[in-house]
Amino acid sequence: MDVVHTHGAGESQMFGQLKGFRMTRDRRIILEVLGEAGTPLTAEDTLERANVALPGLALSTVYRTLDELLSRGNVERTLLSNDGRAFFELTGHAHRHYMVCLGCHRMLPIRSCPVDDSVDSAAEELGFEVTDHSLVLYGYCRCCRSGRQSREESAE
Amino acid sequence: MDVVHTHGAGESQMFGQLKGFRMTRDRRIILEVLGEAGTPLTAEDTLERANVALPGLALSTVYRTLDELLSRGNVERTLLSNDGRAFFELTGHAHRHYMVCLGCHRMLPIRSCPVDDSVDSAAEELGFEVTDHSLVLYGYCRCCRSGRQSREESAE
DNA sequence: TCTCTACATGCAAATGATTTGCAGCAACAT
DNA sequence: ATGTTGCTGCAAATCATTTGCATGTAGAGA
Repeated sequence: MDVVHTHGAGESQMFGQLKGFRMTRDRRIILEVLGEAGTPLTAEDTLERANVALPGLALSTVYRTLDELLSRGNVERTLLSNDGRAFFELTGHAHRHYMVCLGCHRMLPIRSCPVDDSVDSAAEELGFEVTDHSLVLYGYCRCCRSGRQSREESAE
Repeated sequence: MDVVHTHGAGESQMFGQLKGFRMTRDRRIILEVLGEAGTPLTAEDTLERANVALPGLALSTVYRTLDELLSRGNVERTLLSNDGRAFFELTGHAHRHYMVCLGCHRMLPIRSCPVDDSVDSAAEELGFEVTDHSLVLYGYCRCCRSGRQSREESAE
């Protein structure tokens, strides 16, 4: 048999494609946390939020779960040029592109993707087969533009 | 007095804007290495190449120099989603955009920038002031497409 | 429901990249 | 030349992430 068995119906529908993935309580909470976050989270962020419901959860478990989900394609990982940590979010949500505020470090999703086929086919002409791409805009959000330092400390 | 003094004329012209930056032999070599590399280098790469001329050079010096140059805007740092290390290159050279091969991990520069004003002004409408952006295409280069694994080990 | 086995977890130690403290050294203004 | 200030090497410290290992538990089957 190929299908995952879970108690609850909710997650098994949502993550029914996760064959061989044991839906433990830890993982359910981690998925919940990712699903409820409106923004990509670091492993540490994820732990903090999961700890509300799961005080004992270990950071290594969060990493292992995120890695697992990553390799299954259920989450995406993003690295920013000004931050050594990795950010994770559910692939379903995938805005994929962000505006990253250099003041408050918030990641604001961009819905539309300005990088389309033209780029891919230009690369293709150079013999390069594009499978994926990432675009990040750096700058300052509205909050940080007006009263630029008031937020810099509050959200760092 | 504000201007850097160096013995040689070459570097002082190129990096004359580097006030307070001491043009030591180590740094001259590091800059040379970055200038001659046709591709962004990691700190370790840089050390290896610099070691040819400077056997005793320490990795920490490379990092310190790169950080210094970074904060002065003379080099740019890029992080890739599949590699924990940072890549550096002279800003002057800045192609800024790359195609990164998932097979051989080579970074191929893209000359043109498909992300232009339209994106910035779209962001601007959302109250976001764009100061910079990064675009990376992931995929497979010509070499790796034909005989995909022959290169995977050779260049890893 | 109960048991068994594979897989998940916590903890602590190992990595890998990058940073830092410190004492000695060298570049550059004078 | 010569002192001051800023570089440098070395080793130890961080930071994010990974891994080994002993134990716990989800979920397949009895």
